[in-house]
Order: sequence, then structure tokens, then C-alpha cells
Amino acid sequence: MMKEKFSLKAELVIGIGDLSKLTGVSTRQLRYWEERGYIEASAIEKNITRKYNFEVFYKVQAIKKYLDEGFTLAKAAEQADWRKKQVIICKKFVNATFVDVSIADDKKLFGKIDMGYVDKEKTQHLYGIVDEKGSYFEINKE
DNA sequence: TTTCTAACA
DNA sequence: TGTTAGTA
Repeated sequence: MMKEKFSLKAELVIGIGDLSKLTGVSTRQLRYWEERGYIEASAIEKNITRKYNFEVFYKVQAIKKYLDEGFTLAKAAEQADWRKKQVIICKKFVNATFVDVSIADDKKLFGKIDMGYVDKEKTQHLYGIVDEKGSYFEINKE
């Protein structure tokens, strides 16, 4: 497993102006959200100016998404947190079961996900299929 | 030029 | 929330 030493996720640090332009959320809102504890600025140096990391950038986008869907700010922030936890659980599952993906159509992005075996005897091979019919499971008895 | 806080024609 | 004032 390669360690993301130079990953964008780890290195990205932006100011409030850029975060605002990138997300479409006003600087006024960003400061207010911070005041309410929905987001956090990574206090840089003598915190003359706010700096935000990738996590915050992502969360701001999520909150805005729910806000646009009609949620109140409090509910939107709550939804963003809830959604993040759901995604983390899904990632855990995928990372644990992911074996390989064979690409069937690299233009339409169809493929077959090798999800390993369902049983310890390794007689039932589970696949996740993505094709013109949609996304579904398939078990191959071996 | 950008960001900060505080306040409201 | 937007906007603006007066700074640093």
C-alpha cells in the first residue's frame, strides 16, 4: 500500500477567498459557519488569516449542497457529518473486500469488480457488475 | 489586494 | 446574509 506523501488531500491549504470562489459560499458565511462550529480553520501561525484544508473544503461543499436542497444551516451541517460517516463505513467495506476490477468498456466505464469469495472454502466468487443493464451482483460457483 | 472584525441607509 | 467601513 502506497502512502500518500504528496497527495493533494494532505497538502491542500487554501485561504478563505479561494475557498469561497471554489465552493460558491460567501466569505461572510464561511466565517459565520466557523463561529457556529460547523467548520474549522486550521489556525496557521499567529492566525492572522484563516487557512482551510481539504477536509473543510469537502465539508463546505457538502453543507452547501444540503443548503441548496432546502435544509437549514444546522440541519445541512448535521447531514454533512452524517453523510461523511456513512461514506467512511462504505470505504471501509470496499477497501476490505476490493480485489480487482476488470474493465469491459473503458469509454462507457463498464466493468466487473472482483469482490473476492463469499465463503471460506472459496467456492462462491462474488462480482459487482456495472454494465448497460445497471449495477448488480453476480456469484460464480467454482 | 486580500482578510479581519463589527455593525447596519 | 449582504455589504461596508477602516485596518493590517
